[in-house]
Amino acid sequence: MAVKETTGRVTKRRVRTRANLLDAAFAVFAAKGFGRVSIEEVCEAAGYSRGAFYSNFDSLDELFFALYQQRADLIAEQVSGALALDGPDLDVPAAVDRVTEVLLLDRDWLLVKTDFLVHAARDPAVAQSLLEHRARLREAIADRLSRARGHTELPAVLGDIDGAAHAVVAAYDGVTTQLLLDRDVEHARVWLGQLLTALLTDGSDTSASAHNRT
Amino acid sequence: MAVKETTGRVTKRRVRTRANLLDAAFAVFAAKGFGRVSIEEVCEAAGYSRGAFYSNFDSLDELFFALYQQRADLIAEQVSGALALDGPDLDVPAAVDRVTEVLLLDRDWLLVKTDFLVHAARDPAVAQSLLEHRARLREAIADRLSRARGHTELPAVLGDIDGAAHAVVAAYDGVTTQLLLDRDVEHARVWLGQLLTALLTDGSDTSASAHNRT
DNA sequence: TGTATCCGATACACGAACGTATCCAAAGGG
DNA sequence: CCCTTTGGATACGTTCGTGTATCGGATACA
Repeated sequence: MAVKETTGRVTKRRVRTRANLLDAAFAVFAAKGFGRVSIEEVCEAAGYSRGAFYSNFDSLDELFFALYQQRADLIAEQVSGALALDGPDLDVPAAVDRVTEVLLLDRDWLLVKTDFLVHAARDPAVAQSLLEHRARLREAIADRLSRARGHTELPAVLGDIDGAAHAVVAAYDGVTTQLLLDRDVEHARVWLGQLLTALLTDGSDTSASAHNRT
Repeated sequence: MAVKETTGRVTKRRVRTRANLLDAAFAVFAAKGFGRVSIEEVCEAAGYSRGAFYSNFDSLDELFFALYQQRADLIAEQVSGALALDGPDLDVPAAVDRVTEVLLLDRDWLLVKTDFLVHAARDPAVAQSLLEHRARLREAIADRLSRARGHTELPAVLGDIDGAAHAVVAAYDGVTTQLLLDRDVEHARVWLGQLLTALLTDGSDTSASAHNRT
């Protein structure tokens, strides 16, 4: 087993190497894709032998899962932070800017994230955990949106606030896909801004995203 | 070389086995993911030996590329067909229904398509060809949208018609992502309808998608 | 500081997949 | 119908990654 189940002494060395392995794995996965990476490659990148790996994980899948959770939690935290930054009233375009900053910044993360999506799509258990992560994100968004009432009225087509949050995530996913291909971060950011304002406003508020252009 | 460059005699047997290999590869890729599939598995699934493979392709990558192009062209054709079905005037929700029917129907295709996306994201040459395919799709959509003027006014936030086509593709990608995880085709279809009408109408035309709600 | 425990390195045996070289059968042209 | 050409099968040798078993140095705790 990879981790002592009885939790008998968690050595400092252990957490260090585990973290190193995870960091190295992130780099290698981003560069070559999960499907094309061997255990040995990860170990070599981290500067360990395969013995270290098997002492910390049972399989590449397990490592990948741990890696995703680590990073996803980090991202979720950052997004929540970015959303909570301003006061109780929501400035939609400002919040959008800050969030896109966090979400579209790191191409490596987008690559790994998409790898994980493809992985989860074929494994219901993994998919479950990904769905939960996405649900957490949506909650944070819905939470924020609910405090924006009065400023901008949501279009009725999307249904309730939760529907709007769903739409935000979908827009994000859609822009991500294009970004993975054309690698144009600036364009993606601007465009995601446009999409979100198009979705979150009723169309009369065209000035909302003005400063997003170019 | 996999295919005779001088095009000296294209045997019937050749095209047959090539097609069989492609079909088998599609099934295997969908089931296990491109990264986890070996040449031998494809051959076994197709009922051939590895010799047949190397006689037709140079590498798994080449086969994957050929496979994607084959299927993508087929899909593009179907979408164009679905869009051209009604008269010169566009009935947005009806067209949306028909297109989603084509686009969201086959989970296997979504899996392979996403695998290919992940693959292309790391190979600029492959990415180029995927971008071109997407551009072709967008053109077909923009073409259709341009004939709908007068019926529904597009929201200004998206910019021109091409921007709207971009948005449609993004929405499709976004919904696809969620669908890969929750496997709820019905919900995806309905929701894609909502998203598209939210994007393509200015928000006052809430009845447009009424028949889309379960 | 001694010592029991833990962690990671090394060595090994094994299997899987690869790519090639060679051979036989099937197809197509005359 | 024969004979050339082509396509696919078989049988190698080789490389690469895996998982395990064992060993020695590091680490924590008294």
